[in-house]
Amino acid sequence: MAANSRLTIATHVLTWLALAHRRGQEVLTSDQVAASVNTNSVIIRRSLGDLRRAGLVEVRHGAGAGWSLARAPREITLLQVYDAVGGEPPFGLHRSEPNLECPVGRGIRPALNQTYGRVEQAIRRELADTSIADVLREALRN
Amino acid sequence: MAANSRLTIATHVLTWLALAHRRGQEVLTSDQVAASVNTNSVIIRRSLGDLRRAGLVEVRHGAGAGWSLARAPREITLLQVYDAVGGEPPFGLHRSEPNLECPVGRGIRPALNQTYGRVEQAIRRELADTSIADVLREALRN
DNA sequence: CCTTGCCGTAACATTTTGTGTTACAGCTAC
DNA sequence: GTAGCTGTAACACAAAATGTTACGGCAAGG
Repeated sequence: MAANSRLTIATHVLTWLALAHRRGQEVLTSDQVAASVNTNSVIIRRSLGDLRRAGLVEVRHGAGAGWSLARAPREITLLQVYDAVGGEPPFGLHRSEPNLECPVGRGIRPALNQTYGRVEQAIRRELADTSIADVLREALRN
Repeated sequence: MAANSRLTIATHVLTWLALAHRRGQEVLTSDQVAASVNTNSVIIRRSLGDLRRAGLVEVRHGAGAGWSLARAPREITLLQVYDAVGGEPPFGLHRSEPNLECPVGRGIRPALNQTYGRVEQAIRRELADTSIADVLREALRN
């Protein structure tokens, strides 16, 4: 399944909420969002749950329930979304512990953590540079 | 299994080859390498196969066979290793095509590809900045 | 030239993770 | 109270990474 698509799904959800709001739709149900993403509404509710816990969306219960953005699209960066959905780092260390008798086996993990940490920071910098407003604008150009 | 560990394994292999060479070991068999990584030798041969196709290591067949680096450790960057093992991008797009009736569903993928492309470039810049010699030095500090 | 030790790779088992689906209790506006 | 949607558990399914076994192929050295 290649890389995971949670960041993509969550961003899609937020972007759709942003456009709907601009069109006068106060709230959207998970079914309405699912129709745009083309998947099951439980998947969407799971994603929206992550986003709610991160304070990026709000939910209204009971009759006439639904979801809306908790802040302006330009105030939501993809980095916040990335953190909200619990993105995993791109590279994993050894699945099973390397041989600690070997000098390389002993020192490789801290060495790689250093480089992988720099990579992670670079990713975060780029994600922080794009907002939902940016994505919406770019999406509508197509 | 979280993220995949191919880059980690391949880097470990190269680092171990670099240290062995410095210690006077001309070549290492896949079994010897596997002992340091603590995994099956077939896994190592698969990784070494990738590295050989990328021109980073050389193999000697027949009796007394084994592997050695094809160039100096400082001339091998983690970016080359990343490309050799065919790293996948960190974020995937939608698994199933979004609803093209929706403006967001229609435009979201090119919009995200733009951002994801910038992320990929940032990753590559960082990886290009670390060599096997760097990893070896750092590993031996521990 | 043939034996020996290792490579190269196919085939399959296992594990892990992501995703999709069904079901149902809980909440709130009306 | 009732209708409509959320929140989440439980399970099914698919895909990918990793581990394992097996065996043909190659080349150095006798």
